[in-house]
Amino acid sequence: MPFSIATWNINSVRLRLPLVERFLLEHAPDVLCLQETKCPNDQFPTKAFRAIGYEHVEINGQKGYHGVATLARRPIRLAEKREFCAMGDTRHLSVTVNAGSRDLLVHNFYVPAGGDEPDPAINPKFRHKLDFLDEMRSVRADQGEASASVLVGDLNIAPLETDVWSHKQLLKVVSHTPVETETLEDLRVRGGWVDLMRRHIPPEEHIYTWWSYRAKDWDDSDRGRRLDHVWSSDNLAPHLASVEVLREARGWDRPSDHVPVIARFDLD
DNA sequence: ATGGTAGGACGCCTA
Repeated sequence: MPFSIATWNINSVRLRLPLVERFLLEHAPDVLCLQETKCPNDQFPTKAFRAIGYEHVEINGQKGYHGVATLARRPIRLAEKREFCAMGDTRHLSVTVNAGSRDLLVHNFYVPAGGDEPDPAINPKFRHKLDFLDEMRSVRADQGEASASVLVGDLNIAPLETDVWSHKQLLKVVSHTPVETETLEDLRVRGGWVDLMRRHIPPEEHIYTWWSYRAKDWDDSDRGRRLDHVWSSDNLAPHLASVEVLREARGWDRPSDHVPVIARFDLD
């Protein structure tokens, strides 16, 4: 059976509700994980999603900042809303969903951006980002009652040289510093996670999922970064059918600075 | 070398 899951940092779910609706109607993923919803739980537009077939919604939001939500066409069960670094930030939500013969555990993450200065001694936001990654080590692909796991979200790190427009020019820019890229790759591998985007698209090929708002000519200059990720446990990776990065969404009216990533599976 | 844009909530933080 086909099964698909998408991730998208939406940068305000209320402002961009029409864009999310368009995406769901055109691409119909079984599950969509949103980050940066910037929406208190009691104001989340659940009804709008139910009206277009996404009847199952779990949210972990707060006023003003952060916030994640997971929408699905089929039943999902809340597994956990985990708090990281005892900050009270809404940056994680996990659910289980049935897919073929499996129960999948789906983690939805919004990792702290980390500020501008890549020095934990003088920048508390960068310290927070590193501490958050340290806590993420306990989120393992083989953990839990589910028989397979998926981890998606805005991880705010571009780990490979081809995940940024210029490796050399971004080595000291937060999101691509060696301490971040090495930590992320280490926690991914040790946690038993497979980078599905890179399983489908070879590491020689550049992939970006984010382009700054601060460039009018984002498409021509193409100074992007791959900050959004789709990981899975080993047992799911052989069933991956495709990965699609919806670059065109960056050109939609009043866009998010991130675009959706869709992973499709063929499951038994 | 710097400043450039965007969102939430309404002076300023975060990305």
